[in-house]
Amino acid sequence: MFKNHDLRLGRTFAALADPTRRRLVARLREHEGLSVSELARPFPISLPAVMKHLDVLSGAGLISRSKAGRIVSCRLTPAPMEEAVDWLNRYHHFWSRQLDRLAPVVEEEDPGPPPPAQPRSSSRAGSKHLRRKSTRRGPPRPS
Amino acid sequence: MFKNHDLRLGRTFAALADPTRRRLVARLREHEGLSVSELARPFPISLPAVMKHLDVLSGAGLISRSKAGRIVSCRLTPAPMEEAVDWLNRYHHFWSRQLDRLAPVVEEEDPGPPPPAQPRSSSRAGSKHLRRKSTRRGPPRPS
DNA sequence: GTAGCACTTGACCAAATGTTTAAGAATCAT
DNA sequence: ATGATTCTTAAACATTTGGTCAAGTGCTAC
Repeated sequence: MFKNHDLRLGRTFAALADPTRRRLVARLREHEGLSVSELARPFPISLPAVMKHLDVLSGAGLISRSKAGRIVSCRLTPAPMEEAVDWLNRYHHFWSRQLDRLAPVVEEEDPGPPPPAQPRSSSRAGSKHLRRKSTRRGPPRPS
Repeated sequence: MFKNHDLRLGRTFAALADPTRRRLVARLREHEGLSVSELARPFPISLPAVMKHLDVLSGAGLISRSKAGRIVSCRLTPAPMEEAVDWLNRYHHFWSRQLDRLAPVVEEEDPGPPPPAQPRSSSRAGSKHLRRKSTRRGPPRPS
């Protein structure tokens, strides 16, 4: 039953699709075991809103909550992220190849509607073959 | 302006949150340059529905469409996935460590305020999860 | 030109999402 | 007990999302 896996994957991506939730996760990475209200403090939204985000995150298996007295501490359970990375890595060879294709030639194009500015952003420092495993440069910025 | 990066990241995760869209991407991996209707054929939904999914995917920069005559071929542009993997890999050391913590001992039921947890211990490389990009450069204390 | 094929757009709809406010537990301190 | 603190639940609401059907736009072929 790999349908189940697909469901989990969907919930993981959906959970990480929201910026607030990503910031919650990032915050939880730096301060393990933070309580709900401490977690919520930097955010400009109400506590119930944060609560729902936490529900989504724990629904996706990305965090676990444990109650001690009246405070509830949260911690990361990043196993689902690993599955997400596994899924994404099936395309790894694909983006390597694409970079290969684009790198050597600056590509002058034919007359036609120029495709509107593909953001073509990060990561193409290298030229030919990908030194995949080294260095994402720049300080990791928890988004 | 890392706000922009965050936006792209959100769109990428959101795009991949839907099972139909994931299947579209997977299909596009195996058959590069498939036309819209060929892409849509295996799906039980209408063509306009598939169209909207393709809009979301290209809005996230995950595919590009190029029209030739009346048929439109799609191909992957998986660069955004790379950024997603980069984001997720910030948690990589985290899930390794979690395995470390769970392996030797079951949890404790300590009813006090758990001290801010400085264990920062061994990262056992026996874990199968170190597949790539094992270079975690120094302890990132970003912002 | 006329007909058909490939794709797109538009109007609409139901369900899910992200938020709020207000009110309800539980638990700790006095 | 009283009351504050911490978290949760409930109801309501606006927006977005995933889908439909119907009609429109271009290209290809006869």
